Amino acid sequence: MPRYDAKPIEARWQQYWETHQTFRTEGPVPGKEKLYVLDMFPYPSGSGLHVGHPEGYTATDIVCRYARMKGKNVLHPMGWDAFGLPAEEHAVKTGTHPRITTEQNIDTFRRQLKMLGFSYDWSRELSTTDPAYYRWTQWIFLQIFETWYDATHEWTGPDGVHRRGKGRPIAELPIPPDVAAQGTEAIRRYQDRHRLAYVSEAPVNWCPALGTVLANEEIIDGRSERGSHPVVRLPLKQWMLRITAYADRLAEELEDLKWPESIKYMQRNWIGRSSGAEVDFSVQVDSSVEKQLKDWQGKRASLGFPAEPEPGVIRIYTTRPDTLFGVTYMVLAPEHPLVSSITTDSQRSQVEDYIRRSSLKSDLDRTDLAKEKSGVFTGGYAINPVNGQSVPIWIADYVLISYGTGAIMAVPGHDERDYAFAKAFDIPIVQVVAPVPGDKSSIAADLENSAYTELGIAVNSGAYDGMKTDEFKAKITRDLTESGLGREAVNYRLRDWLFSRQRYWGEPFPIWHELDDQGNPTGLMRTDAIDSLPVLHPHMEDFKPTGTPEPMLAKATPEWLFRTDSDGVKLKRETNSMPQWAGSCWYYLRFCDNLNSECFIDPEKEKYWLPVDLYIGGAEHAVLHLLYSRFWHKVLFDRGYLSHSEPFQKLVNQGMILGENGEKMSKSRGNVINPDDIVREYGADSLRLYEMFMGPLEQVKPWQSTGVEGVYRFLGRVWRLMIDERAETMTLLESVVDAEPTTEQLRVLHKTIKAVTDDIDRLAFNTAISRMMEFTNFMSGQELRSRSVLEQFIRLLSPFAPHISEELWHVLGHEETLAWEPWPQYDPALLIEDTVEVPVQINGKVRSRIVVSATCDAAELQAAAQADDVVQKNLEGKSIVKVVSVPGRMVNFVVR
RNA sequence: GGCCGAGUGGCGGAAUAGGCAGACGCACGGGACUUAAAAUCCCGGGUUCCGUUAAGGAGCGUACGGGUUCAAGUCCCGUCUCGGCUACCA
Repeated sequence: MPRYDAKPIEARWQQYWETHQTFRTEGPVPGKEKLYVLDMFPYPSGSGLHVGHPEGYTATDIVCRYARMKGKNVLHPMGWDAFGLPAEEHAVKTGTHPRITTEQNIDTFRRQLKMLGFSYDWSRELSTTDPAYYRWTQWIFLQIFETWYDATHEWTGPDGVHRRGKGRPIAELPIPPDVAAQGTEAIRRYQDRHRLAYVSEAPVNWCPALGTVLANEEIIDGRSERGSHPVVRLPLKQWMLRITAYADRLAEELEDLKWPESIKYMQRNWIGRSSGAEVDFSVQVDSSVEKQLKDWQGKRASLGFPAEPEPGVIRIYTTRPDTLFGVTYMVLAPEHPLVSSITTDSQRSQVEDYIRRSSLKSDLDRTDLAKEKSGVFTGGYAINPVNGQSVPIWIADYVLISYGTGAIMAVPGHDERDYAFAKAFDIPIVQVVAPVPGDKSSIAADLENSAYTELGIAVNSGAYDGMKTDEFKAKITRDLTESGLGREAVNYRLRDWLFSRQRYWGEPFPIWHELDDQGNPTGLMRTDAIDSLPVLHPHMEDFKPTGTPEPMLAKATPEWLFRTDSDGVKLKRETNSMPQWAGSCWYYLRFCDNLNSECFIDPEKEKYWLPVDLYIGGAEHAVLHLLYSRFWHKVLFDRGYLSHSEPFQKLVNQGMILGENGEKMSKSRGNVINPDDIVREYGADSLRLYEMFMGPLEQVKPWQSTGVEGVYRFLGRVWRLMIDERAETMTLLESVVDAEPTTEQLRVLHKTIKAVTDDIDRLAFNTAISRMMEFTNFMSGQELRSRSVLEQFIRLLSPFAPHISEELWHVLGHEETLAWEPWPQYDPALLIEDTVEVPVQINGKVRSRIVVSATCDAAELQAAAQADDVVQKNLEGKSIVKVVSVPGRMVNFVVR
């Protein structure tokens, strides 16, 4: 078989790696530098691998094989993110248990990945659906449950960084005396309100088609991210994780990570920190506005700003307290608790009607109405605390109950949304900010046509007139704080993470609810004992959704659902399950120590392997997986289980591979490329090489079938560089000799070593392959090929095309794998050429080229250029104004 | 609407520090080998014009219009197009 035939070669070497355990990684090796390179592990879908998977996987595999040859201790694992809806939907259709489907799919994925020759340490393989794995997912949940966030705690972590704010054990939560006085039950409820995992009853996104509630992050344009089904809002008791407690740290600690700026930017936006002030407005009770305001102000001056506003007071949040004098109305979210008490009898029916309509609206409807503002006047008025003006109170669904305080002061002169609303309902517009006089860059205020949202100086603002926006903000915030009417405040766009789902195929919660004598939940909870984990799924035959927000697990047998604790208290199991994100939040930790049954990760292994040095995956996980993981990581860090505060040092997003027609690959477009077909026809090495040769890793690029043939031909040329195709058996060509290489051969080799090494370091695999093609083209033209030169080249090729490289290495006379051979070093002295060709320009245009010694200086170069015939002809009759001579680069004569 | 990224031959792309634009590959054309084909090997190529169809030469070329510079795909200003993200967060 002397012709290059990928199939038997690839099968043979995959077998060799497996039987020799070539890529098995040993734990911490003191003194040996580690490299942890991670792929975003796949969801093993029924349709198998698509060509997008091997893109990132090949890139990491090249980095790993290269790093091993450079002597690093490399951790390169693979596993399965295998909980999730498709397996359960399949169970609904066919009755097959999701575990069976999942295992079949994993087998397919594993077979396909092994077929591509990736150097994973398969002994570290894990699946999120394995009870030995999700035992620890449940354990981590309990750690989060047993943690509260102390925002004022100052401390220095094991990383030596001083921080303010820490997740601490719930037992350390200070209990206020009045709560303590009410006894243990009150204390337990108080603690429950402060845990990082808590139950809340709030409007949530219920997706009837998927039979589950969804997190905000899983909703796009009012529809489910998966399947694009409609979503409605329902008030339901749900588990929430207090990610907002970590909002500041999640935003700030992005800074030093080597991530794409766009991803950092998206995370910061998602967190959406804004700072401003909370201000209280008293609702007007009768016509004696002045007296009411004075009394209330007097009370506030002595008592200060209360934690919760007293009845009849509306608390608002604003980023522009400097526009307080421009308030002409206020808006409450339709769900705001004060709405019904403020509404006058004459407005009540209209208000109630509006509330009903907006509660039925899905988020999609609300978005559609973005262009046209809707709202209803409540009939009530509030008193502006800074100028005593009476302002009407409206309700409108452009104010969200879930952000800030659910109420705003409306300043139509200086806020676009308020402006649109005021125009629609004929509400007065007052200007309180003017452009800075004499500042040419500032835009003129034109309140006839639009709101003026720029910064400027204050007008119509009483004693504050003439102040710059920034000073004004600081000053009035101070003044409001002193008079007990307001305070500085920070808000986040980020909401707490809705953590429960109603599906079967997810991790059960290790939580029990206490029941009273009638069998009703008391609201108090107990946890499963750590040593009793994991909580396994109940056996079920019927996977049809309940059709209601009642979770699937509620259909389990009573044996699973109920028990009586040792103190006689009856308990019912939590029947929600965890979202798919749970398992993927910490899998990178488990890879370091996947068989440990004592703890989720051995601290020594964590210290050695973490953080992940290189993490490659799709950009679609910019704000979901990557934010959730960082959050869990920080909680575990605060609780002392981890020694690094960030999980992923360097992140790279591979670009999507499009179909041959330049469109996104999809079954419906009929442009899907199946990796199995490519491997069958050309082999895994060609697929790997082509995916890397297509273009820069991070770029979106279309598939070209003929391109695969191109790299396949290249491998054929490499093969023929040393193998005699006409021989019956594997025989080296006679031109492969043990002789000394020529200086030119040496120079080309060492240039190639340098280029390929540098290119791998910056993940520029496409140009690395180009350089190896150039080497091959050159060597093909050489009659005698030095064995040592070829051997060094094969090492360069091996991370990209490992199978053919092993085979050629073997034919060159080596018994062992080349996976551990040292990476070639280049000799800078050999890179230097004796002569160089240098272009000569006249007035910036290339007129000639001269060949000079590589070491000649600027003056010698100029002299050589001037001696050139063509140059002389061009210089004839002209006067030289200037000469630019850059040694080794070019000469330019500026003439007139 | 806002923010980010990108526009280079017929196609994918290269040019790391402002210094020969188009490396490498695909597709295409020509040739060699062959009875023939496949495979392989060699050669060619941005574009317009001048030159007898040749050798050779001149001009124009990195989305478009300006600018800086001896020199711009690369830096600056403006415009257009495409892609991604985001969209009532007060």
